[in-house]
Amino acid sequence: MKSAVGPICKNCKSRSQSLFSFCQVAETEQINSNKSTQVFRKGEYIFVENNVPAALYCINSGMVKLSKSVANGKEQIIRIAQEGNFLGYRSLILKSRYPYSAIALEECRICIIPKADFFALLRNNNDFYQALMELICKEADEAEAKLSDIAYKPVRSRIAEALLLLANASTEEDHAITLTREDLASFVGTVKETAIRVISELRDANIISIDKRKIRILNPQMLTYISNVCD
Amino acid sequence: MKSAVGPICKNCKSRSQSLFSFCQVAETEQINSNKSTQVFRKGEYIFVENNVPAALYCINSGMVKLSKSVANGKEQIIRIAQEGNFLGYRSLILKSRYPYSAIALEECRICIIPKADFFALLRNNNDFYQALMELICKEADEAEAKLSDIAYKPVRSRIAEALLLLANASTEEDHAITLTREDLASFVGTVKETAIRVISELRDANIISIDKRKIRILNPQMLTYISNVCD
DNA sequence: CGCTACATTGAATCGAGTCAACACGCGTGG
DNA sequence: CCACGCGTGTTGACTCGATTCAATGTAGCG
Repeated sequence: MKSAVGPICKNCKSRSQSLFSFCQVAETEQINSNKSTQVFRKGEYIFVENNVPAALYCINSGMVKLSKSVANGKEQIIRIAQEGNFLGYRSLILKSRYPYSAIALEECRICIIPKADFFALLRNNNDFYQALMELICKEADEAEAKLSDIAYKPVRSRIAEALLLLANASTEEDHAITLTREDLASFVGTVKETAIRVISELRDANIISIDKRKIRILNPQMLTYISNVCD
Repeated sequence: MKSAVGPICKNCKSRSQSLFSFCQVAETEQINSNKSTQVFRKGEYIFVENNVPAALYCINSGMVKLSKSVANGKEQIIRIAQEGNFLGYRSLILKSRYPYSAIALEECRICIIPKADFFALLRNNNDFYQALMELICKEADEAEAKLSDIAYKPVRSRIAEALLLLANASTEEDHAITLTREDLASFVGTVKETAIRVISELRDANIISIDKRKIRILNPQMLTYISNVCD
């Protein structure tokens, strides 16, 4: 990772997609003056599981995986975050350690906002507070939904669901998915080999295409169907 | 379910354990004057998945399971709530439908607080707001932790973990666990038969005892150990 | 007393993980 | 410019944990 000249919050292209859209210009100036910006290369850690948080992270560009390390050197990817998303606020609020690591999936530009500024914003801007509350509620809902998915849906369905989700969130042309097979597997709670087998099946059935490792969705209806089939 | 004379919030024995501990007496009076209280018998629904919430629920006594119905008429128990716990606040905040049902596991006395009073409290009491925010953060963390547990730990470990958790939260003498095998299975994401097999093994190994269906923990250290073994 | 809900056990089956071998493509350094 | 190595992707064979199906036992309650 290395320091970089950052964007100006006020004019940041991801501001409108982030919680900062609830901030006044004066507030963004305040945030802007204290933040720093760093570039992380693919694979670099933005923060590490079990560490004590000291700042709020805001993704200016790039994709980040949030993952817990579990038994046998495996990992569980909890969520994938992108441009405009915040990272680490829950641990700041709880004054607890990070429950997962944040790792760059590609070159990422990240703004680092001192926690004092984050707390000041929470204190002074009720709209921001409220929006953050709603965001966290959604995260809780999503985690619980994913919970029952993993518990009851077969891998095939979970992969189908993940592909739809990832394609939707993709910033590539054609909504291509660029995750490695390993990351895709960790995202749905399986192993690389199993993920590959399912992907190959879907390719053979012309539901997706694979070009230079990139996955593209050809038949979203069919994927939706598969994502709901639980035998 | 039937209406009942409710407790007085101000003097409620569960107030100190609930978020209402962040309320002023005047606020509890306000809440108290508009709430109603109902008794639900074992198996009765307090609210139903996908319905639109109209109120906040506060458990005065009894255990409640929060569960999603999944494929093949199975269910996934997300959480078990008890005396002093609130239900349904996330859906109120998000103005969304309930992502799961709340079902009484035993006779429950539940106070029903109009959503207007809940929102008023949120608006006027920052300590309450903050405490609720922290609670929701914890729920999100727990859901994510459970997620990776289900994805990577074998059933045996998950049952061991659940038994420790449930015994700890138990209000029975001796911290006995009274859940049915089926509910225990749904809680850890497996089926009744598998849960029974694991429980029988643990009994044979003298790690737990079973008396009239009630489970008691004999060797918590061993259970803790088992809960962390992932082969 | 008998019904009904819950608990238990066995046998068969299957989805998914593990292990192992191999293919592909990209970048570096000789 | 090519060879080598490493990260990633792919495929097959085997194994095993867990689900399913089926039968039977047990306890509580009207």
